[in-house]
Amino acid sequence: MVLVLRGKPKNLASFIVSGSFDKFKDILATHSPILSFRNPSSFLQLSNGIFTPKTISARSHSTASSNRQTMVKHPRSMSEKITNLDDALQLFDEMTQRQPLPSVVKFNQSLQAVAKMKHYSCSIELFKQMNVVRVPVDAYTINIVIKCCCQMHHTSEGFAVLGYGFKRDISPDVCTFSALLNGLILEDSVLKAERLFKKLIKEELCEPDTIMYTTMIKGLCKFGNNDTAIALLKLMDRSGCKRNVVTYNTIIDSLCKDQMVDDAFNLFKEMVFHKGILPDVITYNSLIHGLCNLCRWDEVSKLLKEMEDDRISPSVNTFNILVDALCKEGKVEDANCVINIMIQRGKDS
DNA sequence: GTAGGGTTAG
Repeated sequence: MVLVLRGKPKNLASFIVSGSFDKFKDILATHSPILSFRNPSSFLQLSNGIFTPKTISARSHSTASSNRQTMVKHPRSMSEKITNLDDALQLFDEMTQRQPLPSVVKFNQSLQAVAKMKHYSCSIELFKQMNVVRVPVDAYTINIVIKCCCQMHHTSEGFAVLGYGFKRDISPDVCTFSALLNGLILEDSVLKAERLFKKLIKEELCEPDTIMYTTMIKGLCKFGNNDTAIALLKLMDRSGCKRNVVTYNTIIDSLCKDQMVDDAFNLFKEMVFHKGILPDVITYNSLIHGLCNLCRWDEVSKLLKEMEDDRISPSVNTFNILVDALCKEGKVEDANCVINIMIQRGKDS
């Protein structure tokens, strides 16, 4: 991977104003084929069309909420968690009817609450409703909606939302691009993700951070490209970007799956002894799984002991890995012992 | 006063 080290990030809004918006055109043209940049006005019309809301209101999403007689108690602050979809929708409906309208932050929190419940299409509907009542959306809104599109494997629509943002002078940032990269990876378009990532760095369109690097590493590992993933890990260092346990776990797991357990252990040691990053149960599970696949039982026992010393409790995944591996080896009695330990631990906790 | 990644088992 040929990558240019990061430089001073530029203000993306200034690109648009100064005509450097051209730089983004090909990003959109590549990833959002429904838009045409030969005719900018067609782009604007299309982006309007895409985000024209359906006639349904937030309230009509749920008969349960419309039948409800009692009003939802208003959270005094949005920090009070909304964990129920009906409540979230009803609150949103009520917000749209207030005069003056609540701040965009309140609306964003509403969208986010719905997205967190994984009701992505519903969250997108609320965004359309925000447009109807003319809430001035911001970068947070855009990023939530892009994430929703991407999680639904509709990444090209995510890019269309990016275009919608440009139209309103809302600049994309590292969160926007991370969500889009993740969308491409979810759809197995890792090459597209790689191209976009390189472009972002080369043209200094945003400064990658831990999340963005980890996302790219995940994509590379997904397609067995461990070498490039490790190269990216090194680039993180050179760029002054901190790695975390998730970054390491992603590569360690990939190496273990490819039976490169010794390489995985080298990374493990680097993580713990050079970077001072503590492993977690996921790190151990990946390593144990890798060792089990190679029937390196002594080392499995050693790792389990190490976990105990580190006060990291085995998870149900740990037990599943062990039971599965022992059964495959015909060690049914041992598997039974492991199950009994698991049951006993369940009783103790 | 909000947003992006979240890795592991069967």
